[in-house]
Amino acid sequence: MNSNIPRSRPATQRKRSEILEAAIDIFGNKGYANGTLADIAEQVDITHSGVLHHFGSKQNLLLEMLTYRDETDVADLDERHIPDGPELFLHLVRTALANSRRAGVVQVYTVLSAEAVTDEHPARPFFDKRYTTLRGEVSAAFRVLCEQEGVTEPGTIGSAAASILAVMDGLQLQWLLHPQEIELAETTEFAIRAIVNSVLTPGPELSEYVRNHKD
Amino acid sequence: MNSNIPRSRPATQRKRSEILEAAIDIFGNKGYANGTLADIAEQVDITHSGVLHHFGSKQNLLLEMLTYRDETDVADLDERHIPDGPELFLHLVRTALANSRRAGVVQVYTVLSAEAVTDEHPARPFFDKRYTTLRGEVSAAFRVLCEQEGVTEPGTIGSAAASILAVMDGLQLQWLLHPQEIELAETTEFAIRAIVNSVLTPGPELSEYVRNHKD
DNA sequence: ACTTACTTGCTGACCAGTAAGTAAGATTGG
DNA sequence: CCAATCTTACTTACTGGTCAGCAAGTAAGT
Repeated sequence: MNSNIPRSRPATQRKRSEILEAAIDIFGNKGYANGTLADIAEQVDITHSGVLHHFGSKQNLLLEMLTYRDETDVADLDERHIPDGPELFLHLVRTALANSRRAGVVQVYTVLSAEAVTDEHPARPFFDKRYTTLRGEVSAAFRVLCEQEGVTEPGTIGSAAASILAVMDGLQLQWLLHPQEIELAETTEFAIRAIVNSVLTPGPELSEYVRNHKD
Repeated sequence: MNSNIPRSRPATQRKRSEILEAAIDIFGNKGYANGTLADIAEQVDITHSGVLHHFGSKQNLLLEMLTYRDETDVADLDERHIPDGPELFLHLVRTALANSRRAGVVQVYTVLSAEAVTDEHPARPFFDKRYTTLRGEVSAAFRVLCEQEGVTEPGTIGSAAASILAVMDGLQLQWLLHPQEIELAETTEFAIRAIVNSVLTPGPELSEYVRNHKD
């Protein structure tokens, strides 16, 4: 998507990647609205105009950076795409573990996904699609799991899928604020396990515990 | 905390509130970095200098706005403070329901809490303290619940408390992006229920389900 | 009641700083 | 050579904040 232009010199691709990495750093540490092209340019020893030469506009740089991150993420993954079925849940826990070693990337997604809900934010379509896709994948994993465990699909699958993505995001936020108090992978595992088990075996309602209070 | 100065005219307090409400709207819709004093001033029909007259600086306006929101929130609450013990969990679900009727407030917290993790953001101490306090309160509720149910306190209470706050935040984000696809209160209830039950009755580990795959 | 003295709430002009983007030229690798 | 890369110099547009000043209100003295 990002290169129909004949990119003659090989050094150019390298420079573009450098700029994109710098953009991850800057947008992660300062946000999109507050991070500047000059900040990014400085990290790769060119001027802000040099950055504009490669990406045309700040907005376009942001968009290319987001897809770049996703692409290199998938490339890193143990060959090909995301596992489905119950292994997806373990994959998500492993992702959390990997994320706890790269605060920068976590911060970009955390900051930008929230910034994206603001008026006509350029990253909004990206996160829109991202969450829709992810919820679909997690829901599919739940359906496979339910069949495997001989459980007729409960109506809670949609909620569970959204909840799993939600805890992951929310824990990342708290972890960024208090890295020493939150153990990202461990807590993520706890939460996903709780939600998965709750789909298969709902357990008592919350109000039950309040009634018990009166015993 | 905000007024040791003799605020002589009563109209002044009203104007300050107006400005704070406008700040909620603007910072919610554009973020702190991107929202301007002029934006806020326009909503209350004064100039940006007028806003500075009342609050001194943009940063101070942000801080006063955050505490203002908390104060009026507590004031709305059915007399006095937050319930403890197992009722807290139901209170959190009711909060989610209330939030689903006021997207503006949800958006301020979502946008600003994420923006706060960036370099030396003025709202960072606020959210720092906020999460620490909330995790403490939820943990306390879990301890009460465990005693009530005759369960020896498991080591998962800390994770569970963080996870509950995390789902709530994460679901709000998804709800802001897709209001018609996410049912905020219902999904929050599902997730909290899952986590609470998991503290009392852990259930199988995630890896169990993968082993079953090979049967 | 009325002057005097002072405060409060605000405006309008302005400033220094900073942002993205543009235009035109220098440089250089292939 | 010549197109791709990048710089220099600039424009345009804002932004938060300062400042002087003013109208309206408050308080006190007389």
